Amino acid sequence: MLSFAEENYLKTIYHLSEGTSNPVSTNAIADTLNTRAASVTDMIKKLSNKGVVTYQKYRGVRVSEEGQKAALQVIRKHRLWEVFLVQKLKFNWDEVHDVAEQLEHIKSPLLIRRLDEFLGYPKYDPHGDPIPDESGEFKAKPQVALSDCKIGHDGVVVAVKDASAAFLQYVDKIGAYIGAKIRVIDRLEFDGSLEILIDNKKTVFISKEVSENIWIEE
Amino acid sequence: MLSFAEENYLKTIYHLSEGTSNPVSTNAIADTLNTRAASVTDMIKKLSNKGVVTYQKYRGVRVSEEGQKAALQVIRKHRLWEVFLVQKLKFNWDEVHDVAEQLEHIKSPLLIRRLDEFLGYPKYDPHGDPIPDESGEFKAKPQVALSDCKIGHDGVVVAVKDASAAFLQYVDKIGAYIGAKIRVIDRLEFDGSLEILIDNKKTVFISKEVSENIWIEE
DNA sequence: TGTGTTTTTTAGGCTTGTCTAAAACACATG
DNA sequence: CATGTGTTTTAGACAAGCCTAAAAAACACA
Repeated sequence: MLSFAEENYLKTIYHLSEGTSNPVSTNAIADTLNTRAASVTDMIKKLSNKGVVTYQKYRGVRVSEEGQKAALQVIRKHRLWEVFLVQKLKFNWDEVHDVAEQLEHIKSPLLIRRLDEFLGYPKYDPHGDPIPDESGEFKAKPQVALSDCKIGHDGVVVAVKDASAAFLQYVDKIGAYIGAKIRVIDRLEFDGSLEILIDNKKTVFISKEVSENIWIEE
Repeated sequence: MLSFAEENYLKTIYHLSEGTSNPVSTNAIADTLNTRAASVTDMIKKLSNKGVVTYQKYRGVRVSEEGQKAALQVIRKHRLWEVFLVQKLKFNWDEVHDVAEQLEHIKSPLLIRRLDEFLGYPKYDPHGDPIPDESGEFKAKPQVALSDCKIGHDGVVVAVKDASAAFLQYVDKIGAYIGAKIRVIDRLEFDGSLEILIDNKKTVFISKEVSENIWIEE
């Protein structure tokens, strides 16, 4: 059984591993969790003893098979609670993260099974991220960042990667929420910013950074 | 801001204070929480420094005005979550306690306000206990234990005081759940046990102890 | 009212999760 | 391939929350 803190570290290591085959560095974990490298080293030893990560001194850390399972269950709980908060309790999608961060650590398999059922077995959370099932299986929607689209390309927003309240409020304000139709009108080469048309109604300019965090279906 | 452990101690002290004007003893708290007297003394000092209890060495502890407010908010959360678990997630009432024990510590005023709204502002939890409002106000249903009823007295079950799963399953089995109609048929003087008629259908014998934990409307 | 019993507190220790400062290591670069 | 820079680990400390064992206070009752 993992503690709250252990679950948080494991989840973070899992997320930092996504998309690379490289081990995760101590500093990267410390930055993400706002702790210090020394604390991370301590915790990695504990997680390693419990078999959920593999670790070589000075060489970074990888999530083990078993650790992956555990991490996906935490992520499953987090995303199910986010669906609950938005769909049932009418939270704005920028308000859910901190609360889900707490709720994800509640220990009760029955609770999660019943919550899943109550919500109608959702496949995606309010940010468009896939919800793993009880055995850890999930399928991401095929998707591409606006920053990687050619000019003229269009599609429907399926995911928003930055979960900070400030970013989500901005996305909401320009109307680029999940389900919105977006066409890439133009790209400024010198800073990578984009001009986009939203829902065939209005065009806005977004920075390169923003365009890297809004994903449309492929 | 109180920690999980501090909230648990405070809630326990509050419950042990109900119905008496005497201070609560260290041992009583230790017994309830399955900790040792020494741990209780440590914690009482912390709570006292935070101003939520008043304390004299060797003389027991009382919940302060401010502590009462805090305790009632924890109780409010606990009971709202119980309603959610039973009404929305179809938990049996003997399954809710442990989970609610965890959920009651989630910190988010918005969450509780929205949950309350979502549930339709319930006044009582599944065990018949009143749910305090945001300012700590609540009204218990006028009620009396079966053990204090005269022979021939009848009424509807409004509360069940023992929250252990075993007891609740027993109550369920004999059909004496909340809302059931009960008439006291006879009392055996030598052990205080009762013969009762449930929902005008069947009579059962219950021990004195059981009769002290089933309450009907007055 | 003195004395034995029970309750409570103190003293000291352990684990978890955090920190700072210093030492050890890795790695890029000249 | 030596060295300097940045990263990671170790060493040692601290707070929270728990424990056991022993000392102190309260209480019960002869």
